[in-house]
Formats: sequence, C-alpha cells, structure tokens
Amino acid sequence: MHAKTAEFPAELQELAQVAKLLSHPARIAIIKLLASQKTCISGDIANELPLSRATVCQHLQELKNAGLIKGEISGLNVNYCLNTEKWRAIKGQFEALFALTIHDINCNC
Amino acid sequence: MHAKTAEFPAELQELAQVAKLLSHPARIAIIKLLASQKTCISGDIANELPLSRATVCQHLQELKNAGLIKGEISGLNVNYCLNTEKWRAIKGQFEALFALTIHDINCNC
DNA sequence: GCGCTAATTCGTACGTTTGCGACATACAAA
DNA sequence: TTTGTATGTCGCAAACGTACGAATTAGCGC
Repeated sequence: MHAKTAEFPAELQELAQVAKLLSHPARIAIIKLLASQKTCISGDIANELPLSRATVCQHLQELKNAGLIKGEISGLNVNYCLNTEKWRAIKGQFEALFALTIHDINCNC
Repeated sequence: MHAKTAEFPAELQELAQVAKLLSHPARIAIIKLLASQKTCISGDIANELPLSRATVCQHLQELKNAGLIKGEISGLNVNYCLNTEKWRAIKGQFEALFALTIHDINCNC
C-alpha cells in the first residue's frame, strides 16, 4: 500500500482492496471457475488459464489471504473453494456504493 | 495492460478494468463525493482529498476516460458529475458476478 | 528409505501506477 | 492588455503488480 493510501478512511481502503483483487482477469476467471464447481483443484485451475502454474498460484494466494477463497490440502492436491460468507459481505459493500451512484437527483453540471 | 491480459475473455477484461478504477481509495472518495452532490467542482474535490491537485486531476481524468463521470466547463470552473447510465451497467456486471459467488451448493473441499 | 508428482515459494525482470512540482492553457475581471 | 485564478498536462522518481523459471516443500506409493 502506498503511503498516501493510509490517509483515506478505512472503509474506503477496504473496498479499494477488494476491488484491486477483482482488477485482474485471471483472478476473476479463478473466481468464476470456483463458482462453476467444475473443479476445486489447484492444478486444474492452472490448466484452464493462459498462465504458468507459478503465476496462478500467486493469484490464488492473494485471493486466499484476503479471505475470498479457502483452500485445503487433500492428499497430493489442494482444493480451493469460494468463501461464501465473505462474498456476502463484499456484495453488501458494493451494493452500498451502487445505491449512492444511481440516483434520480439531477446534477447541476 | 500486460500482454497476458489480452488472452482472457473480453468480458473478464472489461470487468477487471472497472474494478481497477475502483481499486484506489481516492477514486472511490471522488465517486462518493460526486454522489453526495455537495459539489461538482474540480478544485473543491481536490480540497477534500489528502492529495495534490495534479494527482486528483489525474484520477478525475481516469474516471472520465472510462465514462464513469462526466465533466463540463463552466466559466473558470469544471463541474464533474456521475454518469448514472454507466453506473447502471457496472452494477449489472458486478451483480452477475455476485450471483455466481453466493450459492448454496456445497463445495467438495 | 527412494522416486514421483502436486503445490508453493524464491528471485528476478519488466511494465504499470501513483504522486508531485513545474509548466501550460484558458477564462474573467480590472 | 495585463493580472490573477482554475484546470489540466509533462516528466520524473518511487512504489507496486505481473509473470515465470528454478528451487523447495510435502505427500503418496513402492
């Protein structure tokens, strides 16, 4: 985080942080893959994306550290899945923003 | 845009692009300010944020180039306001994603 | 134990973003 | 026309993000 970022309200920083996680197509692709339930296995996820395994793993860790996904070891594989509770919270945050931005008041400009 | 980004579906790239715009607290702050209607004037926006005028202007241009806000000259001032139509579209895109992520299906991990 | 496979971390290269001072533009009023 | 004020652009430096090969960790079967 840039030094200046700390000077904004925590609420904004938090929302910006989640938006940043969604700001790369690979991470959105991972989320959609997990949502579609076709697979939860790390290697299978990597095979679906046009990126190296190392890079996919990096994206997975970012999502996991933020709590958007959960991962658990299953023998030689690692299964990932969405953290539905977290997504409920995120949905609420974005909806609060959209509620502000879509209004009928006419702007004076 | 990184070269690899182009290898993902256009739909994902588009959503990621919008998310990137929301990934900085200054830009969210600008959006909330405009939504609150207290002011639309460029200089007033800059005064509300802990950033230099040059930096705020840069963020404003990014939002404007993406169509999230509109700006028009009014004498010596420039008035900015939200592009409500665009925000409706954005809301739809995010809601489509959230609809996928919040489900009752139990994951096998 | 040994080899095999899956997943992750490390180190590094490269591009992008952020932030700002200084400069440029543009309008308004004196 | 000169002066002052509001905006926006340029060029640079520092911080951050993305991507990958190589090295590492960790479990399984023999």
